[in-house]
Amino acid sequence: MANNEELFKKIIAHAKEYGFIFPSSEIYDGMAAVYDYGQWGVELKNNIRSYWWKAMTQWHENIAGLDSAIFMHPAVWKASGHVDAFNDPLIDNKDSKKRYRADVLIEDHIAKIEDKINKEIEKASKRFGEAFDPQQFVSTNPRVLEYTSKIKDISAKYASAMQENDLAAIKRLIEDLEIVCPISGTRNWTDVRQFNLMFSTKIGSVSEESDIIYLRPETAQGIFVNYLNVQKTGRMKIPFGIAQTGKAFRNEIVARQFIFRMREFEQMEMQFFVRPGEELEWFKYWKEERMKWHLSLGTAPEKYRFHDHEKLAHYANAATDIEFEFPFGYKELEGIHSRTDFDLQRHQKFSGKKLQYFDPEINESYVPYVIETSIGLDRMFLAMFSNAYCEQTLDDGSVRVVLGLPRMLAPVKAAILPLVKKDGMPEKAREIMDMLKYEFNLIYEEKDAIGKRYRRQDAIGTPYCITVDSQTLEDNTVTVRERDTMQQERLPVANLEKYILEGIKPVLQSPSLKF
RNA sequence: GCGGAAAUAGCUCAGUUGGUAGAGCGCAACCUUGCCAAGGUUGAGGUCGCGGGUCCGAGUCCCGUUUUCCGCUCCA
Repeated sequence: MANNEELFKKIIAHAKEYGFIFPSSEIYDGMAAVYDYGQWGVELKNNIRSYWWKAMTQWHENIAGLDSAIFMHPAVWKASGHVDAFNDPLIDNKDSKKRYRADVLIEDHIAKIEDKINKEIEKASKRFGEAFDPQQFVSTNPRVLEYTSKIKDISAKYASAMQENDLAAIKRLIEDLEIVCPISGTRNWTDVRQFNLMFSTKIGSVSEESDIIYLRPETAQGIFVNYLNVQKTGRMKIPFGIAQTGKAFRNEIVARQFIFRMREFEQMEMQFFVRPGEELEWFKYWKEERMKWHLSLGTAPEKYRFHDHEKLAHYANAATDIEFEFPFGYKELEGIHSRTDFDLQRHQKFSGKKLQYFDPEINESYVPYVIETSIGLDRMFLAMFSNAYCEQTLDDGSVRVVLGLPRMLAPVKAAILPLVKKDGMPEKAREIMDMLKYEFNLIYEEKDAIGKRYRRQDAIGTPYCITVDSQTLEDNTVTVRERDTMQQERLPVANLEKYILEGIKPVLQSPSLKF
């Protein structure tokens, strides 16, 4: 683990040193959990976004794109549940100075009582043997009945307090239940306070007349509120999807691990609208489809795993994460959720507008069910970047740092290097550059020894180095040096474009991949 | 948000009992060389994270603060 921490620090240092990621507003001491993408970072990020976008919209005829605004009508967030559910009631223990989520404290307390019931059942089961009927036991045993009614009582009070947003009632409940802080063991609690994870601002320049609006905490709602616009104008038939990439904002209490959890981040989301009852099939389909996309980049399959949710959010009837092995362990990279018709039903209710789809195949109107695939662009960046970072010991014992990015994602596809800065080589190199620069992002470099220039390209992950030497001037061939193998081969200049195009294609992992 | 640690040149770091800041690498220009981080010459770059305090004098001691990392917590 200590090694991984070291590695992660090196990766972060490398990201800054080579112009991938800078702390935001660095000259003013930076801002916690906000980062800027530098000259190579923005290229890598764009390439990831573009590959995702192509895989979704260009390679699937039934998925349309969308770019909805960050600002949305405040009612959207009431309908989505974010205004209420995104509020975490927090409480501090004054002695241990630990902060807890008040609702979690209460839920844990309920869980403890449930444990007691289970223990009673276990004891009884041992005592009665095979004749034991757990259902009858639970409904007759006085001790269990007492526990059950206690849970009911707590749950009811808790639910009503949450419903009415009554923070004082939540605190009273915690005090009444004699919940103690696990650290200090005391019941010396502060008041319960609300911590809204949505950023808010005001629209309208006259503050007294202005309305509070939120910066979107997810891009999905922009898709939901537009789904009929896209369906009707695009004459889409269910099943169909809408894809969108864009910034989202969450005022996290603690944001850490470099760009893994930021306050401002970019999502790549696709909402897939299906016939009710067919959602679990499509859930399964997208689960596999999304994993194929990841594997098509050529990253080792063991770096990825599924993590199925057992505890489901209120809107979901199935959910899984695609986790990636980051330097700090397996963490969520992408979420795939079967969101049911929760969001559309809520918007239908709050807006008063019908959000139904008429399905000509079955002659029925219904509110579609939704499968969501949601991936963090910044997390994908971190996954690719950290996975690519490699300190390779060469045969002569020297070490080179090479960024083994999937070639198609590399910020720069090729460097054009005149072997020496004379004899017409720079001019020839410029000529090749002009020929290829419309197709590929290139670097021209003539300074320093050729070996040093190769290493500099390794460090930013450039897959090909094209070197112009004296032979080039004679027969119009160049040497092409590949990043990972360091092997060189000689190619006619006319073949370069085709060669590079071939080299940067995605790695197809399965013939069933529809790309 | 709480606790711990750290912050000196672009990077990695040194800096003595408190006495006005240094190295290596990198960067820029030029010379020489020419296929895997070559050599030489010259040069740019620091109010030592920021703000107070102690002191004749603070990179060094004290307090606060910001940022980063680690642990806890959080991640609908």
